[in-house]
Amino acid sequence: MASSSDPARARGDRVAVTIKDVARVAGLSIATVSKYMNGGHVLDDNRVAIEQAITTLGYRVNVVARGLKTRRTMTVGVLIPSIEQIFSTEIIAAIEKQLAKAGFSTIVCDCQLDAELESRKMEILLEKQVDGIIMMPFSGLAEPIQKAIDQGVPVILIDRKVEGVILDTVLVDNENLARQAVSSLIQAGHRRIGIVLGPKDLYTSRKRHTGYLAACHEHGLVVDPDLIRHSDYQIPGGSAAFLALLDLPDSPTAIFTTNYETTFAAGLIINERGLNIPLDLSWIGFDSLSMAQIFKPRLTIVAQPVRQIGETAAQLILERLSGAGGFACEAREVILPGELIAGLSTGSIRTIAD
Amino acid sequence: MASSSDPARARGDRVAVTIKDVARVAGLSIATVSKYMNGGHVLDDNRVAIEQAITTLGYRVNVVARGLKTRRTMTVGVLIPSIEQIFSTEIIAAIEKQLAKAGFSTIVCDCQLDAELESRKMEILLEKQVDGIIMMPFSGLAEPIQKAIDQGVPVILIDRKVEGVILDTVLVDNENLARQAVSSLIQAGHRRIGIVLGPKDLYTSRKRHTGYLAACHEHGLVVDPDLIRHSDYQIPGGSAAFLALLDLPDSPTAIFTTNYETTFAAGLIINERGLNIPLDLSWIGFDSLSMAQIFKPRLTIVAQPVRQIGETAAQLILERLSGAGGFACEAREVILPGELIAGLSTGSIRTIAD
DNA sequence: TACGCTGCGCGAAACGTTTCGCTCTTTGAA
DNA sequence: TTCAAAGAGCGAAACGTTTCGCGCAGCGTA
Repeated sequence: MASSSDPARARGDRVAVTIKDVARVAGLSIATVSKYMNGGHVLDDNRVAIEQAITTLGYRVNVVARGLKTRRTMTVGVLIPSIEQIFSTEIIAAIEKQLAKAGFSTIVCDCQLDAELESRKMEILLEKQVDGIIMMPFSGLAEPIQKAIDQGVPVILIDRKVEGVILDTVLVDNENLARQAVSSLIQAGHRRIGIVLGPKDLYTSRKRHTGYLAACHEHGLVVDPDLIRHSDYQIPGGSAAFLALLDLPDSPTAIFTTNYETTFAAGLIINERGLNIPLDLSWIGFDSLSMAQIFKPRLTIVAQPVRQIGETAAQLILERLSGAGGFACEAREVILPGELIAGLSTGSIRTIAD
Repeated sequence: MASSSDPARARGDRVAVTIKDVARVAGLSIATVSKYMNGGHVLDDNRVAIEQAITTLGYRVNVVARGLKTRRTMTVGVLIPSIEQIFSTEIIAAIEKQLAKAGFSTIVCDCQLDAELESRKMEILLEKQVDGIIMMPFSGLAEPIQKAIDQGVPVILIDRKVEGVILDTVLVDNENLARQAVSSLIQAGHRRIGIVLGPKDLYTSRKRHTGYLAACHEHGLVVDPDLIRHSDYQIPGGSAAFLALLDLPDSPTAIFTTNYETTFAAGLIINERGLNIPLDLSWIGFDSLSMAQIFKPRLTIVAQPVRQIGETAAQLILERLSGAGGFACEAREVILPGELIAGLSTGSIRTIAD
């Protein structure tokens, strides 16, 4: 009832209950209450008095004030290209869970696939005095990252490296995964295998490209540059690249789409054209387990270890953040294995010929 | 170079450049620099001096300190059931964009489908002194929300109402959407229409239920309770409910799955059993435009206006936050229309009989 | 010439914490 | 019985801002 009749509250003003109020009600000094709040030992009588004062007043620590004083906000910033990509959200969820265990909270920023915004959001995170940053680089520029480094804020990179900075990085073994996927197609008898990649200068795309080439060389396949298509890794660009492959005079018998968006785009086109998978075309996708399951026939995909990526990144930032000299050791690089999850979207070329 | 040789920096300490430093370098008082920083007018000479000092020092305002002083953090908390649900992430993206325009940043908390955590995360948001909260309730309990209200922090609810609190709310016209979907099936000649709902006490599920009943009554259809299945709105529960409908002695000719997870579950089962849609079964799903597009045949779905939900919620909280007496007006309820997006997953019952 | 007004800058007090160093009390060993 | 050590609480300063109220010029008007 007090809450509704208090004029300050009705006016929308924050009627802040402070540690001072708790101290007064408990009949103790601020210092003692603070000590209790931070796990220090106080006399039993006082402990009871403080606890009672806290509940009756409804006291809640003001972490803004605490952060100002301690210069630690117990907050880690996460900067990603887009919050609407499932790949990112699954990683975020893992990061968040892991950090919460250690008492850190997470503040997520996405740059909406905009390099300018990537820099601005980094600025905002630093203004907010985050203790550390986990970043999935978008622009690939070192400049936004350098800001954090200059400020002495540790940064962990995930998914891709960035030229010009040396930092802890969590990567996926893209090259090997692509090699495996393409090898499986070659072993099924395919000789003309198309691949839809991303931008030429994108780290992950380059690695997947290398993996493709490695598989070809391994099996003595001559690489036809027409079969290698770069896109922007978005849906429209992915569609264009996929269509270009399909409409090749000597079109491939198998195609590997190397990220979620291009895989999705391919699925749309396949449905539209009524292509029979794997009779007309063998197809391996990337990420998006749920889409792979819903596609008919079930899609074979390369799956990245999203949960593990998040957990590892969280682990690394926590180590940097722990006072235990974590800051001193040099940059580490963790490369996580992914998985080729077999579906029914690839067939043997011999079967087709039969 | 200074950055790498500075021992404080190497030690990981934050070498904070403060407004004090800027004032000293610019040869002005702190007050003047602060005035400039906040858009106040200063003499041209001084403006130049300040700007130069800021760039040479690399000064960045400390919003923690500012927040302590102003009692406004320019931050809005967003509390959702799970960050891994596409429905939520699309809304968050819209909220974030809209709030950023007004200079607010967003801090997202998900409670991982855990009522306990919903309360804890609310506590954390309040400790962080967010200026307002946009919440998609999970537990349906008023208790966590009441905490914010007691603190005088405005709350906007999205997606569902909560008993015991009266607040601005952004809803979707679930009842009408369900009515439309079911009506379309009835008009196609279906008489036995199954529906997979969520928990009985969940607001959205109840509304969708009502819409189903309304459509039946409208067309003089007798409602068979066997055709109405409640689930937990998760994938395993959705599968069970869907299977129960399929395996009914007199199984339905059409089924309406009423959220993303149950729709996904249905898709898996349909693929597994090799059901021919819409010949064997007409099917309407919910949310998940991208899944609907990838499914064969393209799925007819009820789509919620995600972007609009986010934008409206942001709008409402901004109004509450603007000093312009926004706090005074009474709670508003916005009900947004959704859309029935036609695919190829529903057929006329007559066609089947032919 | 005098007066008041306006614009600009400044000092200092707060915001809600933590923490340092001090005092006082209690305890236990010599 | 004495004394040191340990335990507990306290006052006050500091964290980096904003903002209030004041003083000082400069200027236009009477």
